[in-house]
Amino acid sequence: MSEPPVTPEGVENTVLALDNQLCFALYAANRAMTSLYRPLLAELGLTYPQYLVMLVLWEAEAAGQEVSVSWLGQRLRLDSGTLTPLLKRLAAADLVTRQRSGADERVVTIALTTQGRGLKARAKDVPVRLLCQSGMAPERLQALREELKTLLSLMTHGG
Amino acid sequence: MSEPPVTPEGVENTVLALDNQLCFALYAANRAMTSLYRPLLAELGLTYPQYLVMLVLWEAEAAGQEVSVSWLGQRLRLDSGTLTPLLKRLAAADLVTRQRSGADERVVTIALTTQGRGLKARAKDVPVRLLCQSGMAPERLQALREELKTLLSLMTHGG
DNA sequence: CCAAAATGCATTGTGCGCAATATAATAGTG
DNA sequence: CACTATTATATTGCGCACAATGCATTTTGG
Repeated sequence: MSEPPVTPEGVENTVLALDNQLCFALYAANRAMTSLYRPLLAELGLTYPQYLVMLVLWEAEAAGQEVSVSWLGQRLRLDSGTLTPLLKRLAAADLVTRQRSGADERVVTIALTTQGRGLKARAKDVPVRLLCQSGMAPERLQALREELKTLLSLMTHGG
Repeated sequence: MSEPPVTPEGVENTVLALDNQLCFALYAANRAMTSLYRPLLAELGLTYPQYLVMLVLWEAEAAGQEVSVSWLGQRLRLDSGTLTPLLKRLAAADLVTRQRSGADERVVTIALTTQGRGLKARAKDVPVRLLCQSGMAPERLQALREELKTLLSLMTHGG
């Protein structure tokens, strides 16, 4: 009835080992990625989530898509509790405008200012600069991205 | 010299497209993963970062490793600004103790309480339950985890 | 032994994320 | 038209993350 010397809690210890957790790999990699972006985005006066919002706005404007808070939320999977103050800060920085829709007074329409539109040109080399820093082969990064997107859709829309 | 009609900003628009960003795939997948864990960890009275801390503590105790705040920080890549209040909450929940080291008065030693140790048994099925929910093949999840770990080490230790 | 540098942790402030709740506007029902 | 339900956003509160700063305690170099 004596316990094995190296694994006092039994063989199943590996199940809870930190290095075996996909969740921790995801958590740590995401924060490391954010840290790499931070200095580049600081040059643009943006935080990382603010940058993601700007990506959506640039893309939507190019597509002629009108953007509401809820539409942004669906795209980024964020709710109003996150987006409302973030958008207020972007508006304070004169990058976007927030305006109640005329058709539906509940809807707040987000639009780029001239300055917000202009930031796109300066942002264009950010992804490239960053992926170079990562030092992983582009096709491998792309494969990883697709695996993550698959995992995401499995986790969100029924697993 | 006229611009193509569909992409007013030029062909390079795809560089900034949200769906092409590894960083967003990482960001979204991490939050989705956290959301899956949340209800399971709520049964244990833990948040997600608290759960990661407990994983480290369970692992360290099994290995006879004494744990300081800085050691925890190295393992999880978190600093004292995050860990100090988190550990205070774990101590308030009677899962850990925080005690100044005798040998070096600067060091705070973190130890499991009986209750904190006991939580390990209840946590044991959490990773399995979760990976089942993800609905992805185990070997594929494992490969993804290893890719993320590779990316992490490239991003942190010189890319 | 003493001054300076380094170390370990705590504190403060800002900005997310997210749950819960509130508020206002619209849509649907009889 | 009143009444209810739904929708869209805002607000509040809590818990991270992280930069910056502060402070006490070693450690180091002379």
